Amino acid sequence: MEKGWGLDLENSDRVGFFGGKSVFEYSSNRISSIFPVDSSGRGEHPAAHIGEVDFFSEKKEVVKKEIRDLNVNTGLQLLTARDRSTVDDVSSDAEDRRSKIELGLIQVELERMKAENQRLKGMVTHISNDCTTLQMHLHSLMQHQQNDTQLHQIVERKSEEKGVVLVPRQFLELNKEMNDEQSGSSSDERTLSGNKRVERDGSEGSAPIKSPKPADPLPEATMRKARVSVRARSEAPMISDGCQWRKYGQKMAKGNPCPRAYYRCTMAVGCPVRKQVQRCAEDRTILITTYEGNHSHPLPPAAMSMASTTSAAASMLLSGSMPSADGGIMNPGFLTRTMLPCSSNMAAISASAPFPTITLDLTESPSLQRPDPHFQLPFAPPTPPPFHQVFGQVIQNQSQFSGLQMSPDKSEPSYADRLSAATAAITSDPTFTAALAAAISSILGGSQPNSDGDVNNAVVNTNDKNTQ
DNA sequence: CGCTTTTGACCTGCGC
DNA sequence: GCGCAGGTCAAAAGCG
Repeated sequence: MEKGWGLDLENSDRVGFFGGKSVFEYSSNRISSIFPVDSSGRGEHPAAHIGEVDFFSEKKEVVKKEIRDLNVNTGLQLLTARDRSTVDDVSSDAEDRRSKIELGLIQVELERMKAENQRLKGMVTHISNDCTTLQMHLHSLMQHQQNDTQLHQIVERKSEEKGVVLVPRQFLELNKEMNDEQSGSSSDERTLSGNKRVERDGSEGSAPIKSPKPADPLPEATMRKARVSVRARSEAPMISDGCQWRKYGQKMAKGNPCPRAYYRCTMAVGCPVRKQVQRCAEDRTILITTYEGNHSHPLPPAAMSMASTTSAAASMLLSGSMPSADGGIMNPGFLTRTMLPCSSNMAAISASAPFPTITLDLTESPSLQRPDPHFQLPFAPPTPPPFHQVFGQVIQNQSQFSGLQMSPDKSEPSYADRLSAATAAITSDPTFTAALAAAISSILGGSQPNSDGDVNNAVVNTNDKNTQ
């Protein structure tokens, strides 16, 4: 697939992304028809499918006949001059009447178009809802699959290495985290310091994560959480990522005059996701946001991309870095070059940081532009783009290359990783959202406020419901 | 009144 | 052991 996991609405639908549901076929700026695609790929008229009747067609014929009657010409020229003036009046009246009728006709047409617009809007909403449901289902499946696959891999590797453990503790923790989230256990106390606190309190079971059993061969130093750090230019105090956050602390960090703020996700009680927000010391227009953890609750569409991509990035980071005591199989440089060949300075993986952290530098917008010539990111400084769009694109690039270029004999990304990355790509793919936005714009007859034709902005306005 | 933000205190890990 | 820095808590203050 040349565009990676990108979905092209015109083509991809035929391979069954929507199954047997209705899809849009659009050309240039207008939707020419909406045909439900059956299993053979052929369509039928929507009216036949939906049972809709065109109530205006008969009325239109009547009006047209009326207009034809008005134009009867005997050709006899039997009028006097006076009569002619009268006839002129009559003709003028007829003209007025005809205009009125034409006006009525236009109004009727307008009403018909409005009704059709309503119907199409309903269909778009329906499809959009289906898409959202699909995304959430996929995300859920992905997490299940990831758990199974990672556990399986860990067991496999352990047996293969015959005691030489190469699986980083991060893997286990990530896995445990996911399991905990799915089992619905309270996860508020599972973050780094939370673990410490749990250990201190001794209130969560007999085996806190931080306390290795005596026989545990895993190195303590690797038991850390992955973090995804994002650098983006923004005047706003926080970047928009679709989630709701509550500030729980603020600290002055060493070497930076700007305070660091600590937020936790408040979309669900006990959601373990936290983030730190801090301005860059060198350039205070740059906002550095660091995410940690996975959401333990359903997410709105706007946040799905971010959550999926964060999870994918963390997962890829943990599975790809595979740190070992003697330097690891893949060094950060390799990862960076491999995963993000489009911009060597856009992402960096920190091995020396207290936590394995992948940093995405989104401050250089040109590097974010897709190779695809007709794609362009919709934002212009200083207003930052919605985070999930940009981040999704970045991770999409990562997923493509991590899937294609990692050599099979060296830390091949697991199926779970690829699935996770694919999910991220699908949920964040601007091609799909752009096509959807184009369809909506077409249906609404270009009445969107987005007059410059930038469909991505329409998506932004539609999806970006961040409440911050 | 309930929720959010602020802010000082506290805890832990780490380096010396 | 001590000091420092990062991270979190929780009471107080602010706000709608």
